[in-house]
Formats: sequence, structure tokens, C-alpha cells
Amino acid sequence: MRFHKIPEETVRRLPIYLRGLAVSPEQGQTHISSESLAAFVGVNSWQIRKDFSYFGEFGTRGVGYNIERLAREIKRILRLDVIRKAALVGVGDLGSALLAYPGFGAYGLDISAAFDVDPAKIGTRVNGVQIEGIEGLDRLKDRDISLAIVAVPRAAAQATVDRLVAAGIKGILNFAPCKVDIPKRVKLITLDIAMELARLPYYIPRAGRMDEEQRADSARQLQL
Amino acid sequence: MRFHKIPEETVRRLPIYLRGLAVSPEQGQTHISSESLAAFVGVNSWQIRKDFSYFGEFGTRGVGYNIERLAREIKRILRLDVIRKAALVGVGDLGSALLAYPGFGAYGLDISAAFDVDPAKIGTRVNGVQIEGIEGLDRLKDRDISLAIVAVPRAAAQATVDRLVAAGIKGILNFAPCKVDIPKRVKLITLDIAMELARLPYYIPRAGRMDEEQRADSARQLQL
DNA sequence: CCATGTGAAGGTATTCACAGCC
DNA sequence: GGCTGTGAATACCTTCACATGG
Repeated sequence: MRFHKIPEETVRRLPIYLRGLAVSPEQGQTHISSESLAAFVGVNSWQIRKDFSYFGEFGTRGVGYNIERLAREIKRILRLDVIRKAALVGVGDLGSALLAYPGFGAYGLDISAAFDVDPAKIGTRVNGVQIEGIEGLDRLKDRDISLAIVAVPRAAAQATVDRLVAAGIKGILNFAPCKVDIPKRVKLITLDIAMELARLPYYIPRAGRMDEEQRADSARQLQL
Repeated sequence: MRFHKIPEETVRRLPIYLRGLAVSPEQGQTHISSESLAAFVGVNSWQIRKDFSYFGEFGTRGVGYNIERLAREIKRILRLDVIRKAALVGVGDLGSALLAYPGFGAYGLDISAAFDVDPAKIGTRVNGVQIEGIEGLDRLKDRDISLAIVAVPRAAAQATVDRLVAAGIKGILNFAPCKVDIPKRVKLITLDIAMELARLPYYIPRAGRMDEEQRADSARQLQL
């Protein structure tokens, strides 16, 4: 493996592979081939092999990948080999749903703190996590929390993120539908749910007319 | 504008521009330049101009883009020029949060039906929408609902999607963390929240060591 | 012989730089 | 003069085809 810049897209796919390994029907087997994993996660086998190749040689030719070893390697690459604690800011409908969501555990992620401005919520417990006031954000440094989820209204997003950055948070998952400025050393992923739904209709063919845009669609569909 | 295949990434950005136009501080002005819009939404001005250029010439040189006209054009391109009705399947924590989320309206999206298997939920109202039993999915055809949001457990996802496809749904936003097979004529967007959080730690620099992967990170950071 | 690992080819998207037009 | 629209250059990612090695 010579040195290569690692594509952003490869990093995006690594958690897919990890998830695939965890629930694959190959459970019970010790090894899995890139071909089987491909069929299960919906990514091409050569793409999988290329992705892994950026980080080392994890497989055995003629045999495949040792499932446990591969999972361990991916976790190491993603820095998920330690439990990662996350703070949730904004315990509204979405925030509460996230607190209740059991899917984070599979990645070693733990939402271990939650914050809100609403005095009525502060002190109550949601799914075993006690809601704290916003001023608690400034004391995150000592609690070994490196990640944060922002589920506050748009108007509060930038201020929230600024405060998280000041508190030493290293990565933020933002659900507020707006641009947020952040220093380069902190990684920000913004996930705008309404926007995702909003681009679905684009792919609905418009009945009847066959204009330029429509033709573009057809072209795209053909090669998919 | 000669004919060009439209990049997937361009389609992904269109809703960002629409959102930007709706809340930009240029409100009150009639026109906005690609430069101002760029600053506001966090995309380069040349990227914005290139994106629009795939669909036509919407601006005026020396002046900028007429805000109303541009918004109308983007809505038309995204097929958001009619109200789009969506069905929600799975009214658990996440599903309920989505029903309560006010952000869809800005795009002309309306979650007008909700379905769940739980008899205790059927018949109750969440945010003005009455929960129906799953068998109602088969009668979606007559209700002018073209989109669906899937917020069911992983094990139920494929069956749910199959049923939606059979009911003539054209686009699906899936929150279940698994691969889902679907005919090419239906557009599927899968959004795995835990997975998004799981790739954040990758970007946290590992203190001390400076191995091959770490160098790759540095290289990436520099050019961002 | 079988499945991995990887240069090289091909395709797609971003960035540039400037011509074109109001 | 100022801002759009766009071919050309560049960067990036995917796909291929096969050498490599258990």
C-alpha cells in the first residue's frame, strides 16, 4: 500500500461496511469475501477492496476478510475503538427522538448529556439522560465528551455551535437548516431532513412533455 | 445553454439555494448576486452560476438574479411547483418528530398521512394527522400522495418499501439503517443518522502518533 | 484456483478565467 | 463597470483488468 490521499467518499462508506459486518448473514463464518459483503451492503466488490486498500491489507487472497479483524480495523480507522461520548443540544421533538434512538450503540457512540434552554425541561429525564441548562455547555471540557448533536431552531444554531467549539468539541452533527461557520479544526456535518425530502420530486418524471431537462433525466436513468 | 448531463451534486444543492433565497437578508431587494447568495449559503459563487446554467439563463448580467423569479425556477426544476403530499410510515419517536417538524412547508411539502402497525396508535392524532393501519398503504394510489418517509425498524424496512412501491409511490426517504432494494423508476434516499455521527470521530486528530493515515488527514485539512 | 490489492483508464464534478451582455 | 454564463483545465472518484499471493 503506497501513500494515497483518502477520498472523502471512502470515509463515508466505512460505517456502511461496519454495519454490514455486524448484521451480515455470514455471522457464524469467520471470513467474508468482498463479493458477499458487496451483495449485502449494496456497494460494488471492487469499490470495497479499493476502499480498504487505502488503509492497508486486511484480507487474505483466496480466502477473504476475517470478519472480526476487519470490524476492528474499521473501528480503529474511524477512531471508534473507544466509546465516544456525545452531547445533545436541543431536546425538542427531534432531540428527544435521538435520545431514544438505540442505533448509536452499535458504533460505540453514547449520548451521555443533553441540554436545553426550556426551564420546564431542565432536570427532567429523557431515556435515562438528565436534561441540563445551556450554561452546562461551557463545562463540557472535563467530561470527556468530544462530539455534539445540534437539534435547536435555526436562529439558535450558530450561537450553539460557537459555544460547543469554545468548549472543545471536535465534531458536530447539525440538524438546523442553515449554514454554520466553524473553524477548520472542527468537523461539521449538516443534515437537513426537509431538504432531503425536497429533492425527491426532481426524480419524478413529468408526464407528457419531453423538454431539455426531461431528456437529461432520461440520460441519467439509462446509465444508472 | 447547450445540452449537458446534470450532475447529481447540482440537484443536491438546488434546495440549499431555495432555502437561502427564502431567508436571505436580501429580502426587500428584488435582486441578488451570485456572490451574495454564495456568502449566505456557503457555496462558491461560480459553483452557483454553473449549477443554474445547466437549466437555463436566469440572471441578468451586471445586475444579478431576480429573487422571485429564481425561486420560482428552482421550484419548477425540483418539481416543487405543486404541493407534494407525503406519507409517513412508522410513527415511533422519529416518526412523531417528523410529523411535528415545521420545516417541510417551506418547500411545499406536506405530510398528509401516517401509518403504523401498533393498534394502540391507530386512530390517534399526532399533529393533526390521524394514524392509520398499515393496510391503508395499499390504498395510497387514489390520494395523490407521491412521496413517502420510512421510519420503521430495520427488519420492517424492505417489506414497507415494497408495499409503497406497489402503491405507486415515486420517491422514498428512508431512515432505516440498511440496504433496501427498489426498482430504478423509484428514487430512494437513505439517511442513516447514527452512521453520520459515526464518521465524525475520523476527523478527530489522534494525539501524538503521526502515521500514514494521520498524514492523509493533514493533507486533506490543508486543502480545505 | 480463488479472492485480494492496485496501477491505469475512464467518468464525473469542481475550479478557473474570461468572453458576453446589460 | 459589473455580474452572468461557460468552455477549458484541473481535481477527484469510480471502474476495469489483471498481477499477486495464499
